Amino acid sequence: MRVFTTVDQRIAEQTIGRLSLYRRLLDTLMRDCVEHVYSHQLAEKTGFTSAQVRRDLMAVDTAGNTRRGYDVGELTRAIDDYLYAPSGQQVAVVGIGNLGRALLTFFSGRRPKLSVVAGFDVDEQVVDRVIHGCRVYHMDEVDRVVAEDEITLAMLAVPSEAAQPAADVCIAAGVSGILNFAPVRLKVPPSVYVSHVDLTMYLEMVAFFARQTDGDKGD
Amino acid sequence: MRVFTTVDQRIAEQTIGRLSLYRRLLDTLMRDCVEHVYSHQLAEKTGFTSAQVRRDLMAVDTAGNTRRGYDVGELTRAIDDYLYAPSGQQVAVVGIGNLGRALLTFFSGRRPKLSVVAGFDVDEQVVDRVIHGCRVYHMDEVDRVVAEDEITLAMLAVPSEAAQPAADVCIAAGVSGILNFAPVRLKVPPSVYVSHVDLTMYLEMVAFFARQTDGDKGD
DNA sequence: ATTCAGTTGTGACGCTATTCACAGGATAAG
DNA sequence: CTTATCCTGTGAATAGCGTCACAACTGAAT
Repeated sequence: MRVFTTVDQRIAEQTIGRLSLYRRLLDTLMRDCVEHVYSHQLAEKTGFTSAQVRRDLMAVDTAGNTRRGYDVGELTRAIDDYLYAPSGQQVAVVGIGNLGRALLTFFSGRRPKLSVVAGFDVDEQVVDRVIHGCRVYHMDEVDRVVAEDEITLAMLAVPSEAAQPAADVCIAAGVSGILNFAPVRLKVPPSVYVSHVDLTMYLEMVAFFARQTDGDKGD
Repeated sequence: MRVFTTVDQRIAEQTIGRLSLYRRLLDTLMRDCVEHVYSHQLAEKTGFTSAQVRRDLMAVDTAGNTRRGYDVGELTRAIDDYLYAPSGQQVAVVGIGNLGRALLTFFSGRRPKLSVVAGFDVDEQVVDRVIHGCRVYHMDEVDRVVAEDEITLAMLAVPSEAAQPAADVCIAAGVSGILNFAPVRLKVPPSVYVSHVDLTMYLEMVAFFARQTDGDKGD
């Protein structure tokens, strides 16, 4: 039905986020051997509206059938093509404390196009160990390993005060995307994309809104 | 300067998030013994605009001085009053794997008004141990411990398939806010506020936008 | 072949969040 | 006291995102 996909003008971050969610859902549909899916079904399972789903899917090169909805296999391919680099992207975890380990565990083999291939730390106790199938290197080796393994993304799970220096080292080595878990705002050049996962902020938001829906005690 | 703070009409989630960030910033200003701060300074340090900062602060009961800006101590108090329950809120971490441990470590003593007071798991290896000053109980005890310790918030760091049952147990015990780290959408009654921290989604977003700012190779 | 039910793709619209821009106000200097 | 400066608080304008609603379409049933 779609004729041609034109140059994607400024896609909204929200749309990319939702596409990622649809993509995950499609995996479970595939596993259940579902062949077609309607926008309202995706909507129901994700909590968005069907119009929202269709609007989001306009960004990817797909064509729903007006009678059967979307072909699960084809939609999967379309989102993959849109969302992922053809050859995949390599990721490093910087800071192998509890959080770093959790990230290694969590992402191990989760998305084939995004593989966590290295960990970095300064603590001699973890350097050179293999954690969850992932070799941990000393921070001194960021430059070499990032180049050799063609790492383009880094997840920062280091203490606040170490975050900016760690980011600088990663960027100098060629990393162009950072997922920062440290509670500080990073200064980076405009060619680097940073997303900040602020756990304290999330918890405080939940605390606030939980009180609102609650018995509304106090203020 | 402000005359009176009226009943807060539907505050935006974004505003609460930013207030939390301002609040954290104020801590560092206090430590550095800074007495006053302008909206444009807060803006600079957080990456928002000064108008945004002032607009956000309209929600809290404060009054900036047109010449000296905001009094750091007073602004801190005002945000605290607005954001936190007077008596604080207690938090539990459900699922004491790597991520759960990371959360225990991370939040230990970070915010006085939000104290993580219990962990829950089903694994006998961790049950009854004390991790980072926090006692870990068996999931069977959620009901009792939540009631006794007046826990109102839960952070779910369990595997996907365990997330919904765990949420149900917590809600039945009286929890009204959930921060969910499992990659599934939780079904909860409207009286419960859920926020979803989707690590896969965040990483995929960074991967996508890093490629955009990058050499723009492929599509 | 025709009708019918139910879906997609999308222009138009509406709502909400953010930014603009300025009146009003505080302080310091003269 | 007066002026100059530079801030806050906020109404109005703007922008960005999501929703509505409907024409176009598909396939099944008759």
